[in-house]
Amino acid sequence: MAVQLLKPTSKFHDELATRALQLAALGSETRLSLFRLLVVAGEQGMMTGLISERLALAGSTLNHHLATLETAGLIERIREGRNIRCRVLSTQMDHLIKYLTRNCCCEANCPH
Amino acid sequence: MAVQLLKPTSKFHDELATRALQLAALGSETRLSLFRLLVVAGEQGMMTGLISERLALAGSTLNHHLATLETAGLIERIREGRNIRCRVLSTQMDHLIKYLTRNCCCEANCPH
DNA sequence: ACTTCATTTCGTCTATTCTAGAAATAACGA
DNA sequence: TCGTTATTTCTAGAATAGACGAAATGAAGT
Repeated sequence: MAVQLLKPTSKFHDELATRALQLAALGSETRLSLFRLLVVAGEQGMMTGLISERLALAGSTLNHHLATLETAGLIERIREGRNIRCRVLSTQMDHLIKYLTRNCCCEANCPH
Repeated sequence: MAVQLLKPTSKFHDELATRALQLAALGSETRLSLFRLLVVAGEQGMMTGLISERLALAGSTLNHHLATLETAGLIERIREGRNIRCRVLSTQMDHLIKYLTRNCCCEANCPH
């Protein structure tokens, strides 16, 4: 599902749709906190159990938000035994920032 | 309303809430297209009538989306006679990009 | 004041999102 | 296999968002 959004079968890849999806994924206080938590966790990421504790969210609720971020291509989830490790896909975030800089930012007075 | 979000009366300004609101505002294909249209229009902005034509949206629908972007502090609307001129607030967009770069981006392998 | 034009507000409908309990699935150890 | 733990799916109710026609408001010309 997430893969199809990033590598669609259609002739023209609608980048705008992808970026809107990613921005929407980050556009919630809960998910933005969650994402930042994962950014701080860095390369080794974080187990969903721990995230659930930290953010005081029900497992099913957290799972829903993780799925949203994963569908947007911003994180990955890897099973390790009984646990799931969550990690940011920094490349995608980097692309998103580049997109905003190139397409949504002013010309003259910004330093990008 | 928008002003209160950017300059709140509370002691601590919750930047996360502001940024989530801005990301959500950009997190819709319609509004992202709209915003980019205004970015391209640059300093002189665009009249809502023209935007309405370009995006083929009903006036009331467009107004709703413009209000969302305005509340998020990303654009401003200035009345000029019977028309309204819309313009991006590039400083806010710049702050948003900076926020993402500082707080949501990786450490090592990204060039920010 | 009346008309016209542009935008905004209101009301309504539909669709999506958020939340979380309950049930199902997956992995591991005894 | 059985029990335990971790995560995901199912389900459903409440809240929010998106769309737009109709009515209301604001501005300008006659």
